[in-house]
Amino acid sequence: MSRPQPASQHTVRRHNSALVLDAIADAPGSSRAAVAARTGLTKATVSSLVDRMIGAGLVAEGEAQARSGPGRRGTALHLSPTGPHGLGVEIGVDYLATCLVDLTGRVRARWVRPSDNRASSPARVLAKVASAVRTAAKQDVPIGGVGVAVPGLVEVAGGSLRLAPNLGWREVDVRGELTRRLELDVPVLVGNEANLAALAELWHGDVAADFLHISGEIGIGAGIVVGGALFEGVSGFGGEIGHLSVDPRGPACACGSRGCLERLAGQDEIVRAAGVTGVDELLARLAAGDRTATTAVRSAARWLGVALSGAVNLLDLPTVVLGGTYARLEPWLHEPLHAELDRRVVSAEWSPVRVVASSLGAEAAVRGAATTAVRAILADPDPYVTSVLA
Amino acid sequence: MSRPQPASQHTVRRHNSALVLDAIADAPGSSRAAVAARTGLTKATVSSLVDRMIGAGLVAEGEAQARSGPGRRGTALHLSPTGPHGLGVEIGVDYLATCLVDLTGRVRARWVRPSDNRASSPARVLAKVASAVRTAAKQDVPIGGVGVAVPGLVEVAGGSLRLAPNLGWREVDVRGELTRRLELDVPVLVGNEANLAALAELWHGDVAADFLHISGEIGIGAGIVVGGALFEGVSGFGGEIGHLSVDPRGPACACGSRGCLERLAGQDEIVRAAGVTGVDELLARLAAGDRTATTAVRSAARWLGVALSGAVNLLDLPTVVLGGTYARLEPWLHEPLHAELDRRVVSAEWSPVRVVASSLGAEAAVRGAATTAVRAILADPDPYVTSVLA
DNA sequence: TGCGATAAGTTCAGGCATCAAACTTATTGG
DNA sequence: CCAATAAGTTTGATGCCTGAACTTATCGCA
Repeated sequence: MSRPQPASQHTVRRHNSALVLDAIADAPGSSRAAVAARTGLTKATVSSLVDRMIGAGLVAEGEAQARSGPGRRGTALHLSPTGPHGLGVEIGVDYLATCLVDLTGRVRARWVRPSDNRASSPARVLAKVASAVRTAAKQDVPIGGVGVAVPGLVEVAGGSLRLAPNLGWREVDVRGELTRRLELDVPVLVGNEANLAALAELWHGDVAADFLHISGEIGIGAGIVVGGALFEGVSGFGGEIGHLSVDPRGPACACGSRGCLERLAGQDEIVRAAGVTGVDELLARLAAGDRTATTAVRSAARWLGVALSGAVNLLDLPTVVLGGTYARLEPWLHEPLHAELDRRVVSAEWSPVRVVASSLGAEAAVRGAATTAVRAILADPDPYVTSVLA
Repeated sequence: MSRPQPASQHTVRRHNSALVLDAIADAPGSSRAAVAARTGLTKATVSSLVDRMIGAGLVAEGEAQARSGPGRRGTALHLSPTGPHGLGVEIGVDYLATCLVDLTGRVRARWVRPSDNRASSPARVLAKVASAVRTAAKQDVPIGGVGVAVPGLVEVAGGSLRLAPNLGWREVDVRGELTRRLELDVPVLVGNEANLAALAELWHGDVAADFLHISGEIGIGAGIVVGGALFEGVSGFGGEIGHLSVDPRGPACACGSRGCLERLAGQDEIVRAAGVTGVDELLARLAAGDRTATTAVRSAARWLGVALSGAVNLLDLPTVVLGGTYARLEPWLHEPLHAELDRRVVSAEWSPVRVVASSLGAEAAVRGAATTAVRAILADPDPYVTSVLA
């Protein structure tokens, strides 16, 4: 934990720059006067800050606004579509994905490629990642930051990957390595794949500010959002739910414990129990009404329900979002999962837990990573502005 | 959620005042120069801020410091013992308690009185509370704020009590009512009793920045501290653990669900199962090795273990603090509770959960309430300073 | 006793970001 | 064409921090 920093006039401008930018992002097309009214700053201050940000290419002026009554028309302000873009990369267990988003969070390009990252050394994978980033950065848009999603425990402040069981990685300085390998001089942010998917859901999905996002791929990850902010937990360990023991007398798990959620409701287990070779085949069988497949998914749903009810009870979360593979399986998970939650969640009687499938699908994590990179600029634009104008 | 406020020079001073005060609180006896070095502010700034705070009575100068080498000796600074005090009140189910602390958090006076608050209307109880506060405030020290601990769900920002099942209260505007009834012109802060006890443990106990504090009185409450800050959760509902369902097929609870922790491990249930009339008798029987009493406590410990392992798994908390009645029962709870945690907590294998009894005992909540009041001044001294100097 | 070195604390000019208010510019409606 | 209205700019004042010079206090050594 670092000591708090002293504040000076510069800090004030920093704070207010973020405030102004946030107002513009929230209500695109506002005039300077509207932003002033919204933020509580004076028109003079807003003008000065906006001019700086236009100079740095974060904000652009649009057409003069229409107006019904008398008076001069305001000039519309919005986040510049040619401003810095965020580049997201996801290091999956068996693929690499990238995603390019503009300041408003809109996806401008994406790219996915299979890659067995379990079989390669971290150094080799990171070289591939660097090359993927360079390829994606070849678009003629400026890159303002890179976000990296990894399936493991991340020490967020340092950008170092502590442990990724499903990759077989341990203590890899992802930020340091990538910063070194990229010739781009931009910040590299590293985050847990489940947390970034949850943030994508918060920013681009249709759920409110409090929810638990659970995604099943090779592993099971949960991202908890409370009050519109990611709950990082102790040492960035926000809601590692995969190895929650849901059946203390259940089968042994690779982690050493027994009856872990991942062991009972993970994608691998569902596929195995259904007797299929992959998720696509599983979905085909389910659609065809195959009994074995249905049973396998319903069993997973019940274990998921046990784990989720604990989290929901403890945190009083109103909503659960199913992401990743679970989003695709949602129609078959729905009923047993809901039954379990209704039975176990205390507050279910007067306000049932809402369970929704993510609308973002498999791209949630990369998109979250990319958006995190631009959000970092929006949340504290002044260093960026200063660096561009200097 | 309120929009963020614009910043101005005043905000800077506010921030830095808190920074300086924090440095003095953290290292009492520091000189202005030491504070400057520690905070990163210049000596000039520190001098100016310190002088203001001395003027307002928050900081006092001590003796000149001893020094080994050459050079002028610094004047020791510390929080003023005659500065504003925090007054805590706890509205228990069957008692009222008050506690007066100075700026450093040291207890200067306390007072407890039985009072069956279940049987009285909120208005009558709040009148008693107001009179207790007035009595406690009769000491000749200035009161800087009042903290109120209540056994129920509190909407912290508004200071309103949403629901207190064990008091039979619902939607009581505690802050508004008390502010009106007290002639003191100081802020009144209202908080959940379990959360305030957890904060007391954080500030005055001997545990680090991450833990779960669980206290058993009439109800069971948990306060979760992550990264040295209280985790408030959704709508101030931080870790309401009492009605976590630990045995879905267990006995019906007053709340409508079944097998709630409170129903299986609450003080009332332990006392009933042990066949005694109260906790004091229970302790006597336990000390005498009474079999029924021991069995009752061990059973409660196991259910507690189930509930706590869920929370600990999800939040990756390293420590559990037993407060309230559980602190007194700790010797008998210890073994079965630990067994359950070791069995259910995933990370227990490489870092076992530490379970400790609170050293603060029954006074934790009042003390937390009182300290919250002074902490509010220390965390943002400028409004107080300005009001005193004006 | 006196002097140089060292460190604490104060004073003061300078800089910077905000604010309030006056001012300029653009637009509508009569 | 002008009054009314609103957007956006200019200007001077204010407040707070900074850096550097300055004053004060103390030690060690001759």
